[in-house]
Amino acid sequence: MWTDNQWAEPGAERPGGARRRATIHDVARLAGVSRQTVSRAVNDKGEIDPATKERVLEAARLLDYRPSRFARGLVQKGAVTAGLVIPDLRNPFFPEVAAGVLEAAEQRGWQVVVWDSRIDEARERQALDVLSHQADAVVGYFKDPDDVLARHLGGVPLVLLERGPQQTGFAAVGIDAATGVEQGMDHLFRAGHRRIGMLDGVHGPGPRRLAFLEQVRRLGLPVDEDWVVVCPEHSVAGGEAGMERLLAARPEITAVFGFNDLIAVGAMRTARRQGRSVPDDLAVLGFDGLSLGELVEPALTTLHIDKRQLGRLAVEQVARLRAGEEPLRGADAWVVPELVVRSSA
Amino acid sequence: MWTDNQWAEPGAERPGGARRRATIHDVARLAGVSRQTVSRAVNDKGEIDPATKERVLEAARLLDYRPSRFARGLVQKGAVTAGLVIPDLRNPFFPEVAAGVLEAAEQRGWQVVVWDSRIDEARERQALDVLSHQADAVVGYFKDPDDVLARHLGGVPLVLLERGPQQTGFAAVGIDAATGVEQGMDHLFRAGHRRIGMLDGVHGPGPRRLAFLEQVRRLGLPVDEDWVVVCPEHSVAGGEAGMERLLAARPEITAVFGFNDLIAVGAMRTARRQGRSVPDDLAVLGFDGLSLGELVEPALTTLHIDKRQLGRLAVEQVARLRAGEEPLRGADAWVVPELVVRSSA
DNA sequence: AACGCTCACGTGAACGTTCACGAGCCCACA
DNA sequence: TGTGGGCTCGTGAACGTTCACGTGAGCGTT
Repeated sequence: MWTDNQWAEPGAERPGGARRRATIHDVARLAGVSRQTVSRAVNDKGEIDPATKERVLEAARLLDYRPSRFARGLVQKGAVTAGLVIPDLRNPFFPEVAAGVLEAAEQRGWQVVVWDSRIDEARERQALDVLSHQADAVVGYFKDPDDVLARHLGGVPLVLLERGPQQTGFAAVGIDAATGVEQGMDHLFRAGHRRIGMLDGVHGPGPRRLAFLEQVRRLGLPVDEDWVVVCPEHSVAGGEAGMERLLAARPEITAVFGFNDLIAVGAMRTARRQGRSVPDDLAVLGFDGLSLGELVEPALTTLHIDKRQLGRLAVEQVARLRAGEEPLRGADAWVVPELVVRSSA
Repeated sequence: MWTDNQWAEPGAERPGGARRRATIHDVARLAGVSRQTVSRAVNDKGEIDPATKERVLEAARLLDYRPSRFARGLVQKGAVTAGLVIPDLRNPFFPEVAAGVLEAAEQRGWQVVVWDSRIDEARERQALDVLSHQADAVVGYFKDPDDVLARHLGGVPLVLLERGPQQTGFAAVGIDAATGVEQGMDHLFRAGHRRIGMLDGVHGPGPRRLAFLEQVRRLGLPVDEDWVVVCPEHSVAGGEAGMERLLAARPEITAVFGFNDLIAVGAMRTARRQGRSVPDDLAVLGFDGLSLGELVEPALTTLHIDKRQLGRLAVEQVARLRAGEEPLRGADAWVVPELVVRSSA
């Protein structure tokens, strides 16, 4: 026997003005049936007379009844919620990755809680704190080292985006920067470029910078610290600023390799503003393959990444983790960039 | 007394290979304490001896214990999850709106489950079906009429994005298209344009088209059916295709108003491909204010919308609905576009 | 020695739903 | 007239946690 409603009438005003959420009991009582019958009506199951069903639904409507997703989830397992942590939704790269994650999740019947950490490590941790309580797994971009992540994770499976296996013990999916950069540098080299600069992203020397330096060495190009400039942010404005510094330090360069397409576009703008024509005076090579690269002038030559695939792979990793299988390691968890030659290089 | 574990050892392999998720009971037993003590250890509460806490945590680690978010949510209310349904994450407009939603939700301590309906009404309904079971409120873009939505909603509060009050009885936030289009058309008119075409979006005559026709009438411009062309999709490619048809039908136009920035950019590309220079032979006006408009050549003149604000407003509407207050109606729920004059018009 | 206080921990209940089972009813059929 | 079977509906239990208490040990104070 359920305890009697402490309010005079079902759905009556509380003293504070707020209502106590109606439960299945309240509906059952108002409709004069049992909980189970209410459940049947609400969930559209069989074994119920159409007339009673209508009566129950009317009662539910009257009380503004909505089933508790918690009570439901407690008894019928299977609902999976993944967390997705993205550094910056305004960078067109990440919505594409997110689209891949959402697509793959939808196919599996999972839901995805999305967090935009806005390039703030504290917010990354905060996201982890919340998601570790509310999600069954987390995938995302994180800058913290493994031990910090583990502390905020409380045992929830994690899949890291764009972290090499040597950088983390967690499951990860990433980009084969080395192969991509090699293609790009070969292209520049074959076009006759020998003095090539790089506009790097903000976090310390990552795979792209290392691959760049590796290629510079392989091709026997001049190499010095100030051929690589770190841009203040991963945006067009960041690329413009970085390019100004790079051209000031190394005016003799004939080509520049951008950390991503936004930075590369910024580089082109600065170059042209300073009177250098692209690609004749200066070739610009991007990395990402954003669709915006087709729209700028000249169209951006870039290393195209299948960003949706990256997202889908991440979900596959989550699935493996959940199944207790070994996550994909190495090449299977990498997306290989593809050189797309347009006009800028 | 809790029922005894049916498996030989806690955390032992199941016949099928899957493990039964360890519960707080299992941990309690292994650590030789009560549930409550486990709860205290796991949740970092006081009233526990550091030594026992460590022992409990070790047991939890051993069993790979993670608290059930359902059981937790059932007993401690307060966790709010909102659903966000977006038509197309690849259109840069929507990630911006989403960013606003996420930001506002984060401030309130809510989580957001995101769905990409990929411009498919069936998927919209599917999203509603799921979210009505799993979310406390839904905000998003939906094409279905009120009654269809209500059927898939099961009483969950809904906030519609970009639907005028005359189009729906649900709470909504939108864009003041009329004011925006008026600004834009005034700008074109003052620049001397008298033959102005429009590239509309795919769904039937919406506020933007109606406002365009209204302005055409107000300014006494020639008006005919084929001055408005419907683009096959809301993308650059869609704009290119639409512009081809528009120029074929009405080669005499001197300006074109695009449904959004992507379509406007497509229009520019087709115009230039056909030998018309922008803005001299043909002025192009966009709508949205995507940052990509600054990057194309010539830079796009557009009606800029504060997309984040749109998202924030939507969350505010949800909050009102949940509090039982009246949602914002009229001007307070509208975002007013602002004319940003660049080079294309 | 009696009292009170703090600390560390345990116990029953409650949260709101679904599941497995069972009961009653009505009708058809032998 | 009994029997079987489909409908329709109800009952106890279970899901895994936290909350509000309760308890007992240890210790200091009067």
